Amino acid sequence: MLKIYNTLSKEKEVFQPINPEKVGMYVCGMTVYDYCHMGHARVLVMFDVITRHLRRHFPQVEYVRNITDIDDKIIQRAIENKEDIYALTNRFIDAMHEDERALGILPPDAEPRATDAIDQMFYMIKTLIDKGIAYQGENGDVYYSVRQFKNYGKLSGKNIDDLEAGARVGVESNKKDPLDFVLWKMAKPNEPSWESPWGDGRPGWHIECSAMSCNHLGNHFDIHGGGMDLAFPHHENEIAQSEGANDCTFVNTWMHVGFVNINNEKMSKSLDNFFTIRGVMENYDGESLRYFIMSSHYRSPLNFSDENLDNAKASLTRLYTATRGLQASESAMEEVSQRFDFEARMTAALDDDFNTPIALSILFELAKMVNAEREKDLDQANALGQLLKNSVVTLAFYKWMQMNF
RNA sequence: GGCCGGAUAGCAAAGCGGUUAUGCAGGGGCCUGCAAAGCCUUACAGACCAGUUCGAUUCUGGUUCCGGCCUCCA
Repeated sequence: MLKIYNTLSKEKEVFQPINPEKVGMYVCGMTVYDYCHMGHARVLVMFDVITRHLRRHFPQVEYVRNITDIDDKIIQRAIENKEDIYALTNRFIDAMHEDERALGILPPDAEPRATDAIDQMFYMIKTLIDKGIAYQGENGDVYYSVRQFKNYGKLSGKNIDDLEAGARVGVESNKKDPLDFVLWKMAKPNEPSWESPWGDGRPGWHIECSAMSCNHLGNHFDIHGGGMDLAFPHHENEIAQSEGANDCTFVNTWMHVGFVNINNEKMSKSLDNFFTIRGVMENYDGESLRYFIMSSHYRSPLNFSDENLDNAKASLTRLYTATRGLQASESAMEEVSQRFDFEARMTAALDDDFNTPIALSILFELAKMVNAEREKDLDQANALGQLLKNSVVTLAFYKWMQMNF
């Protein structure tokens, strides 16, 4: 029985898909103006683990992860680089795919780009305006009227009045309310823009995810995920947009991955304390990074340090060493698997809100057993060793898959 | 200021109202010609103060400290 912690209820819940034949999951992906850092790596790896595990339970899982390829930072970076905006975004999309492969991550089933979804955004914005939930300011920008959505704040546990009290004095005098957020932004000269019913411009950040997720997975789907920092305001705003436009529940289960920290501080671009995946991979292999990420529970903070990466590498080496030179038939492996309950325990660990540290600890128990049996009963050692190889593949330590033992 | 999290042994990291987590590092022993790998064994925990309980690291309340969100961020 798979249980998932839902940010919406703040509880672990038994996961029951809307359609048991097909699970829909949307994860907020990258804004592509720079290389991915370790924080991105954590989200990528964890949702890879999650997708693989969901596929063990359900016949079909549709995993959609978007790419934000138009926004202020992208435009700014393109100007700085004197680079065409599409050349810039394509370059970093390629780099992202390279990083993913290095971490053993399966590509999502769909990877929609914001710039390909403008029509769907128009449709949603128009619906919101028609319903009186969105309005056009005097500067031409279209805003979402937060006060029109009664459940605003339900995901992040905030309420509008508290937010209002702490809000900084609005620079945006075109908004009716400081908390209103932009759906469509008028283009400045020389900026990339699309013709729209409200004037030439480009989409706000939040609307793209509402449009793309509903477009691929329907108005109501199972799982929506991303980094913890997206819960507010991004996901809160997505809920407001989607539920405001579609008059139905948007997402059942919200999942948020914790931060990667450095010296107990969030890794982020603004603090300039980030390490890119490819930078770290100059000194460590992708599989060790994957292990490092799985060594803590996905909702806990993960502290990035050389010591911890060395630790991950050493741990992984122990698992590799244990399987060295061992192999057995499928049936022999099945026999020990059932006798020692290993697969069931692995499944149970992952079923408990994707508890990868427990899953890993089970692999070490198995490794210990394998090592002990090498001296006593070689047949048993071979069977257990084969089981360890198979179990390890469950967590997608991919070298095992490529190795010929 | 408002709203959330967290505090576990030398380091990292989980579950659990009573019984070995796990990995790395440390002590002792074994194996090997030496080493590596491995096996056995051992020490080292639960921020602080109360409360509930026969019994709390695990539940409740308070204190201290740390982090996150409230602005772009995975």
